[in-house]
Amino acid sequence: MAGDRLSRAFAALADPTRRDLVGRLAVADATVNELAAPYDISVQAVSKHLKVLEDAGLVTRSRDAQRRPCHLQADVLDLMTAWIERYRRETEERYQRLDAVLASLDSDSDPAATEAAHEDGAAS
Amino acid sequence: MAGDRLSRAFAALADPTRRDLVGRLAVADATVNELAAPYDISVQAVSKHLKVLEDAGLVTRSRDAQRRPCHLQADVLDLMTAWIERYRRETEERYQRLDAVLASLDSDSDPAATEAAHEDGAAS
DNA sequence: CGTCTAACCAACCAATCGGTTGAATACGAG
DNA sequence: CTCGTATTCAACCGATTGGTTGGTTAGACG
Repeated sequence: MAGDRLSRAFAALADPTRRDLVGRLAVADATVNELAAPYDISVQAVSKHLKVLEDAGLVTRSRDAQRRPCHLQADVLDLMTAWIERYRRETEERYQRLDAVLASLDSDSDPAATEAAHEDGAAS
Repeated sequence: MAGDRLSRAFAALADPTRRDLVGRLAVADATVNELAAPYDISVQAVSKHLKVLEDAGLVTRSRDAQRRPCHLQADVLDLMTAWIERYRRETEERYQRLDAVLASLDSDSDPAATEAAHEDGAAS
């Protein structure tokens, strides 16, 4: 239980080889040997990478004789963007609030607006 | 030079503590001690986490006397979503292409459409 | 000056990671 | 049954990680 789903997903994509694998699987499903061909690391290493991606829920595997075709699973990607976008949006909103305060301070011909901004800050 | 910008960013967010730090920094800037308070790990450990986030470009630090307030930098988050969304979109498009083929096969009253789909696949 | 606080650097430790090699499993073909 | 192919398992290695503790720098304050 070292990490939750999100931790495993981010950790999985932290490796360039694994990101490349995801990029190629986005185009088409493929077997381990096919995926391993372009890299100059052993097939076992690629198999390990795929296991990491599988444990992260990014990849599923089916059975076709002795082949194990890999298939990209997109929903975890959605989970990741959801997490990231939430906080990106929050910082953005914080910027806009700051801009509003600065604008009201700049043209301090309207002391009521400035005071409202202060109240807003204190309320949080 | 173990990893590029993207690798460092994903690796940084692979840790739950670091994700929590990002979540809190999205709300407001904070100093190391303020950030460390809620966790039951040492301040040094939190400082290390912040250094990881800083190396990943997710956090910048300014100077205020002996304080080092941390500030969330949103552009790397954009870079990550850009990467993720690219491949999520690609898989989605692949699904739609497959659906189109299946639909044309189902009602095979239109052999031209089926053949077009085959040509599309061979063209890649 | 000395002292307190905020933060960092350095050394260390157990655990994990990315890679290797070698052996084992699973399956199709002859 | 035997052979070849595809894949995984197991053990090992060097590097990194997340955490600790102890000492050090930087700056505010008496």
